[in-house]
Amino acid sequence: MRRVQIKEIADKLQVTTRTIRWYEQKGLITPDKNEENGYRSFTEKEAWRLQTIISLREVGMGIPEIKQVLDELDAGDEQDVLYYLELQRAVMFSQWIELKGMIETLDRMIGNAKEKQELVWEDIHQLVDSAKGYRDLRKTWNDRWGFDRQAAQYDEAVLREPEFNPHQNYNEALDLTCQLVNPRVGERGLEIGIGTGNLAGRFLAKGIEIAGTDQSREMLRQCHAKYPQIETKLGNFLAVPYLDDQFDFVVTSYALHHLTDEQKLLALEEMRRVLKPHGRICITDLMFENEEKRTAVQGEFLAAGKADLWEQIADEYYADRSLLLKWFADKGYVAQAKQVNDFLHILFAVPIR
DNA sequence: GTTCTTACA
DNA sequence: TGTAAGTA
Repeated sequence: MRRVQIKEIADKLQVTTRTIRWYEQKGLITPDKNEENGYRSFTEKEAWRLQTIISLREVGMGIPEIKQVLDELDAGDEQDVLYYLELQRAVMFSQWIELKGMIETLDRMIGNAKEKQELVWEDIHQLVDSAKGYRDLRKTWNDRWGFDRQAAQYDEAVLREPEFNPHQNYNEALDLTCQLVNPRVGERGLEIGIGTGNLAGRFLAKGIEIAGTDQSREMLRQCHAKYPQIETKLGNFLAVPYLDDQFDFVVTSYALHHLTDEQKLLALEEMRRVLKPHGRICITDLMFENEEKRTAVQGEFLAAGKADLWEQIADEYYADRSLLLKWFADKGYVAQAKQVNDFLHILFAVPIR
């Protein structure tokens, strides 16, 4: 086979020789070297590998991540490579959202300066502080619960009835959610935290187009196995992997309680972002009417000697329903709330036109 | 003229 | 990753 020197391959691939040596130093490639002069020589195979590296680099993937992908590729795991591409897409989406946030902050700084005819640094510092707060909130979410591991048994687990069953009235609630949204044929919806697709499947059955995101690859796999028609993307509440103004409705079930209260509000902002101007939101989740109710229920559990069960609840972030309703009211939505059982509520919100 | 390594930005 | 130095 024909071998070429570094300059030739660099020209062909439109990169510098420095770049190629750098990739070698990082362990991405291992070209043969001439015994006497140490010159590297490249085959077609290696050219192809380099092209792959350059492509992945082009979409913003870091060197260590590219190394992982190449390892998967060497092992013949095409499927896993697809996962990395989706993961990368989710990462780039987070960055895009961050950039949007920076631009918005800048716009506020500029607006403030114009309004006051001068730079008021106190205001600017305050703006930056709040912007930084939001950014930190987005970054801090991580999956403490291991949904990738749960995915395979999720559907059975939902139906089991332990002493405390957070999934009591599960099917009933999902039916009700679908009913409240009352989608028309031709509308397009999104479920955030789609999991294994139990809610989305109900929309699908009505002939409604619905997309879904989840942070767990395994959940998405389960979902795809059950409903191949549903388009899914890796992503999460704080960086919904879709452009603005895309959906007629956004739904989510049994998911929001994995975010802190502050993050929940950010998530609502994200829902609104991907929603068309008059899009509606439906949230079905474990929550309490308000903080008094939460305290009261805690008291009942402790009095009944069920401290361990309460721990289980406290490990997640059951919402304060009044907080969510307040957000909806502040943002110009008319929201109605239905309580399904002691812990389960459905919130349905439509913007005022 | 090309490549290589090393160091620095 | 670009650039530059000093070699082979």
